[in-house]
Amino acid sequence: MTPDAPRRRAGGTPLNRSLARGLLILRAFRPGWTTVSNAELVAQTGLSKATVSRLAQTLVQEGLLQVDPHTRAYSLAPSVLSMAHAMRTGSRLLQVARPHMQALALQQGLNVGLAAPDGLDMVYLESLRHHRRAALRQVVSGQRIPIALTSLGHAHLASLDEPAREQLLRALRQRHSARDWPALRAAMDEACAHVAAHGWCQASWQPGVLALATPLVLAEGHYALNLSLDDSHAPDAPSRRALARQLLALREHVVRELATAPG
Amino acid sequence: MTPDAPRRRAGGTPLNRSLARGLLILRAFRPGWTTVSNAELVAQTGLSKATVSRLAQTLVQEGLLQVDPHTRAYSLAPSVLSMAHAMRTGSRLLQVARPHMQALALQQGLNVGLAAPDGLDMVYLESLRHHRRAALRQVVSGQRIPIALTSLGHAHLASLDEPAREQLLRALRQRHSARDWPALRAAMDEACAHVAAHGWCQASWQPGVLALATPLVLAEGHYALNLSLDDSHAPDAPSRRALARQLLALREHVVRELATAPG
DNA sequence: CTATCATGTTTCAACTGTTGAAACATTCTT
DNA sequence: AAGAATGTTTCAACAGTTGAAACATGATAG
Repeated sequence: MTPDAPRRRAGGTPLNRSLARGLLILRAFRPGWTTVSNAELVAQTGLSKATVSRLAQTLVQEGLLQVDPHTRAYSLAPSVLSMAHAMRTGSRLLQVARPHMQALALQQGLNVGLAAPDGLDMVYLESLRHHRRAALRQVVSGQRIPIALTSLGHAHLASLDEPAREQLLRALRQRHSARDWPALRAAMDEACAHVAAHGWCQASWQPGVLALATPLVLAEGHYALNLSLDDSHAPDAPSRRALARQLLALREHVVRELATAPG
Repeated sequence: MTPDAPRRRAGGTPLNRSLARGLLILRAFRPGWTTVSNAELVAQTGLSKATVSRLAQTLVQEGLLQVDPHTRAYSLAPSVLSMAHAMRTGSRLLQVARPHMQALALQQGLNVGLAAPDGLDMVYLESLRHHRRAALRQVVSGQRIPIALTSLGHAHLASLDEPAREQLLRALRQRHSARDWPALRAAMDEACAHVAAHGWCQASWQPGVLALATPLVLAEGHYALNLSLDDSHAPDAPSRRALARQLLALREHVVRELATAPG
């Protein structure tokens, strides 16, 4: 709505504009782009040419971006991997949840995932596959999937209170085509109702793959757990309910263990 | 040396102070720390209490940090995983190098790694292990290892020109204890000479593990490739030279493939 | 090979955002 | 309940940051 979006200071909360803008530039690097030029950064961020140039240079100096002196194209530097490693290593939730997820994945022969919201997407913290070989090939940690389309996203929506959910829905609305929106909205509403009633929801984003998800709300933030499998393995409602019980049990184990040893 | 370190503007290069400080805060989150308090951030960054508080709040608003409202402790948010994923996905070097590294690891039954410098450490971009099972358990991508102690670090040192190397050595010197320094310095000098003469060097950081490394210098930055194995497998000089040949061949393959399809 | 265009960097002055000290809340101790 | 410790907010002064325009630099075309 506002033509010059950058400066927003909702509720009197302090916000450092320069820092926010620098991060805006960092976030312009998305999967699919190998390198990004200054002009492309300008287009994506809406900042002025000069500002982008200076902030990007700062990011290079600080080791978060690389620049090919010949092409003058920027790319994310290895340093960001280091941060992600620190996050993974330091996350108590991951430490606690991983073994339980692992056990369920192997025991039941399905995929178990943990994700958190980031903008209009969910970001996988971890996804443990039952295929031993396929698991390691692709690292899914950090992968983004759309909130509007996935069970993880729907579960997250259901975990928000009314105003927050409305706000997120508005944002999602103008992301997706108006044509698809009614169906998407209906699916999300149904999922929220289902979570309210039973604690979990289901969706089938990728054809042939059934996914169940449940919200996991902690003090430090919102998360969601999911469980996915070839939908030929759970064709009827009763078997799906059985899977859902496993998922809810998983969540309980994680929540309980987090509570017992909070340090 | 300088008492108030934050503002440095070497060579007239523009630098955004606020952004640099925000990143300083981000970098204060290192493996081993699960959560960090405002006071700890102050201690580590040397910034004022008020500044840290404001910048950290900005980082929370932008989704890079989380804060537990009860503990008031900050932690890295899942969003950083997303950045790392984008980096891994977008890195042309990784795309090109990974299959070659993979092949060598499996064929020769050893570990093959790719790393880049970041401060006084090398950061692993990828490390492919020949143990199929062990590989997947721990994700090494993003792990930091000290430049002064490892073959990867030594190889990187050797790839720098005189002034840059001297500068890095000075920084390393005041990181490590004065007692160890002479031995470290000797090892590094020897490694640099060995790289100059033969293109590779060796070190044995972890006892019982022999590692060979070679620098890999590209337009966008410096890297190093390594190869490690139980040192009982290559006890004598000739077999080590044979391994080194494999390592140098790997580098050549990568460099060549990068050159052929630069887009 | 020069002229034109496109892209990125630097200059400059105006200005606004940012900064640290100190006062204020808030929570945990004793 | 008083005190200590930690984090947030206020405030005015300052300095860093900003966009427009001029300046490099390299690509493209003629």
